[in-house]
Amino acid sequence: MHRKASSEKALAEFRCHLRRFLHFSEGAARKAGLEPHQHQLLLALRGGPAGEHLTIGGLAERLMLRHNSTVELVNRMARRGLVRRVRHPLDGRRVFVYLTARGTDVLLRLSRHHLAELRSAGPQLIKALESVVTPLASAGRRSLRRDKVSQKKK
Amino acid sequence: MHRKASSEKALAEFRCHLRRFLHFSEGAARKAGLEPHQHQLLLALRGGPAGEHLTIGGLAERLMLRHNSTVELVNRMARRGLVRRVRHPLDGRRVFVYLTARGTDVLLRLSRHHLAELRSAGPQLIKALESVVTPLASAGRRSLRRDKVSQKKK
DNA sequence: AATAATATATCGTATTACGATATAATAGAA
DNA sequence: TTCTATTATATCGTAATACGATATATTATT
Repeated sequence: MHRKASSEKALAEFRCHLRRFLHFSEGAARKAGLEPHQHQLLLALRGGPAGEHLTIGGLAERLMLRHNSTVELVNRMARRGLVRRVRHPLDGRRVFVYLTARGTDVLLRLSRHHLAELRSAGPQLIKALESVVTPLASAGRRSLRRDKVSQKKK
Repeated sequence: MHRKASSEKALAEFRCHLRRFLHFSEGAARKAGLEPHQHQLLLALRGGPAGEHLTIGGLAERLMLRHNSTVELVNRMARRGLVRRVRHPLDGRRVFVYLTARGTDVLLRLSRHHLAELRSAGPQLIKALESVVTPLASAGRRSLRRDKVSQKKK
């Protein structure tokens, strides 16, 4: 069995913190009546530069989703009055998605919770991530890097 | 419509980076033949203190999953030879979950990719998170905090 | 011994992102 | 223009999975 490299622990720790945060975030979204991706979509809509108009495709790109998934996501959200579709006046293929007042309200409430959570849990997350990114190269510790000789030496 | 607070942008930016990383991670896991949660489980198993024995319940807690979901996850993973179940010798209710050699190998390969990715994309993520946690309190900027007077002033 | 508590397992379900495909609209070529 | 290609959005069926409710097995408590 391989021995543990310190970077493995750092990675595991980081993901553990990350899972906790994401779990919090999903729970918060659900409590607000949203599914997690809906929250992300609201955030993407409001987070961009002011006056930015986002289409379905643009949203898909930001959310790392397929176009069709985004269409369905927007369907559900429009049904709930969180966003509204507006056809592009010049290019009839495109559809802009805009926040409604209700969507904005829900998002702001969620953002407040997230800010509070991150201000409290964020520092740990940062530390954990720093440990991954900037490994304290204490000599003698095993590394995960392949190009070192350290591979398979049961 | 509410005006945008700078903290909203910071939050959105952070989540955007986060989504990118998670998307990378899920893709990497899938390429390795794992579903994302399987990857997390492997990580949890190997990331803890050496000699730590994790049960189904313990794993559920770390992964922020329900017990039954974890049971099913372990089922799938045991079927694929990534982990193995070992009944607790004293308390017959508990079941330990251990990494197999194969599980370890897959995880190590994944971890290498993740380390590389994080070393490259991590700093941005850290920066974004810092902007959320430590808002540069430039005067005049709107805040999301409730207790300020800034609420609803169309 | 009887009951409660704990830990794992099973089963049905609801949800959702995706692939494949279809429709609509614009751009480009003949 | 007219025909074709490209782009953008939408639809439909499916597979996957986490969950709730419930069951089973084992240990603790009385």
